[in-house]
Amino acid sequence: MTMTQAKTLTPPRIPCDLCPLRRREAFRDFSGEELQFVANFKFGEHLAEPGTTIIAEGQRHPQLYTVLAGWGFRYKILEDGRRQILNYLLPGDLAGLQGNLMSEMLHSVEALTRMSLCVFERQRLTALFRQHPSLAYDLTWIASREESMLDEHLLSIGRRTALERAAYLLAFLDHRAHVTGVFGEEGPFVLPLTQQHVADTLGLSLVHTNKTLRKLLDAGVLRWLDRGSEVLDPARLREIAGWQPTKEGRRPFI
Amino acid sequence: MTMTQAKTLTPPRIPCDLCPLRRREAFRDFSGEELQFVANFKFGEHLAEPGTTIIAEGQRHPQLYTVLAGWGFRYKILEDGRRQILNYLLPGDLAGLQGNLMSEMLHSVEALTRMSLCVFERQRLTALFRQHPSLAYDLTWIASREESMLDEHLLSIGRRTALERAAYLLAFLDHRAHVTGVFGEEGPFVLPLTQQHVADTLGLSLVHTNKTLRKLLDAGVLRWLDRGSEVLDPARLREIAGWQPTKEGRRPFI
DNA sequence: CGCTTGATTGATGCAAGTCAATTATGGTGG
DNA sequence: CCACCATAATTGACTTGCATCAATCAAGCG
Repeated sequence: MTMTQAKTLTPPRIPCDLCPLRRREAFRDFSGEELQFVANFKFGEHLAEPGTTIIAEGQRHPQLYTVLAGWGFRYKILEDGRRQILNYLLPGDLAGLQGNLMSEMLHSVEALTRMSLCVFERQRLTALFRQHPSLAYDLTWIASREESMLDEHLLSIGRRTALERAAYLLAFLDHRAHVTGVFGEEGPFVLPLTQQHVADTLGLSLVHTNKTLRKLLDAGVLRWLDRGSEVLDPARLREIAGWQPTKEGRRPFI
Repeated sequence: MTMTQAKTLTPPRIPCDLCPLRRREAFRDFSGEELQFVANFKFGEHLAEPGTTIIAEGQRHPQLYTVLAGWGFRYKILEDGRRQILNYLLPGDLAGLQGNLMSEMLHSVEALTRMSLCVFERQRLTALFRQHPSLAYDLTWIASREESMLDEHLLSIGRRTALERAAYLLAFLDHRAHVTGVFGEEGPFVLPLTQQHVADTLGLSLVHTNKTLRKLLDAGVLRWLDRGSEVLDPARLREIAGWQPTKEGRRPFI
């Protein structure tokens, strides 16, 4: 359990009007005014190496992040080290909001792959609410979307069998990656997880996770690579999971 | 699994300036301006009998609720009927936000006890964001608080043992009830759940839930009544759960 | 080339599910 | 008033899903 904290805050290099997210199908664009505000809101950029901690539970954390590229995850741990992964972070996702509204962070965030993040300052958050109701609305929308993902995870962990859970997780991540356009621009069609991550997401032991994934591999719906997996048959996977993605239009980001 | 939909929308009877929540220690008060807006925002009141559905998954639902009195819960079900309770609703809590931001509700809400709710109209939500940044901020804060509760539930279901989970749930609910002042004004110090509710929250079977609760009963930390329980030793319960409430100051509500 | 990380597999034990029956309680209609 | 039912809680017997323990194997790397 390494807790490397890479300090790689750099001034903004990518100006917001050239933000790579804006061009993607998945996201709605800003109005001119909004863009101007966000550009001003932006404080810097942060590069995180795989395995490094971006936000640590228990800390005061006066920054807000938007993922520009790469994969990360949020998690909590019990005192004896048992870890539960809560959700994954993909480009366009927000991190650290909870810690900006409450006094301290109640979960940690770690990079799964090399990530780049857009950094905002807490102070300016009230200005956002005062001056740009539309962005405030987006922020609430984003928080609400996170909530519905957590609802689905809870249903999954609480009530699905191990096989269904595994199928659900991979179908879910594969869908999110496709929708946000991660696969096209950033690399191969691979979910960059180890089986330990899968286990800690599903609430299963590593060994049993391995045996469960094997069933999916043997069924030919999945391929496992060194530290990641590739979904071969999304339809079958969703069928096993008993889960269908809810289609959404272009979504906001900050 | 009854799906009675009680239609008991009545015009506002309790004016907002006499709102019982405002007087409670747990909640922060409104400014004069805010109060005026909220009073205007309020559309009516809704009375829900125990066991009735307030919001159904899959529906478009253009209303927003704040719980004034009573207990409720949010849940999702799989096609074959397996049910997962996601969280509980107490006075001051918001319901239906997700369905107002997204196109349809992704979970259901049911009354646990007799409830009274304040009803708001979706249309006015944008006005709230435009005219009252402070209330918009509160809305985001509330959404974020729900998110951290779900994080804790996920950790619990995913990584705690059955006994720890049960202890956590009861400690959590007992704490929330105390903090929001439910016990003082609205009845005895009893959590109004059946063991089926506990089971569906913890992701356990009814039988195993019963046997797990028995251990807590035998240890004397808990008392079980006909359809509810009373926490006798909160400190011991938290110790078993390995959980401590995070203390928060007065919190907002809408 | 030895070390570390991640994946894999078999053996064994326990936690939790399922099946089934019983009790207690309150409500209801004859 | 009471037989009858429905709901909630309870308990024992049996089965199974998942955890734990313990090796092994493959690949990348200093």
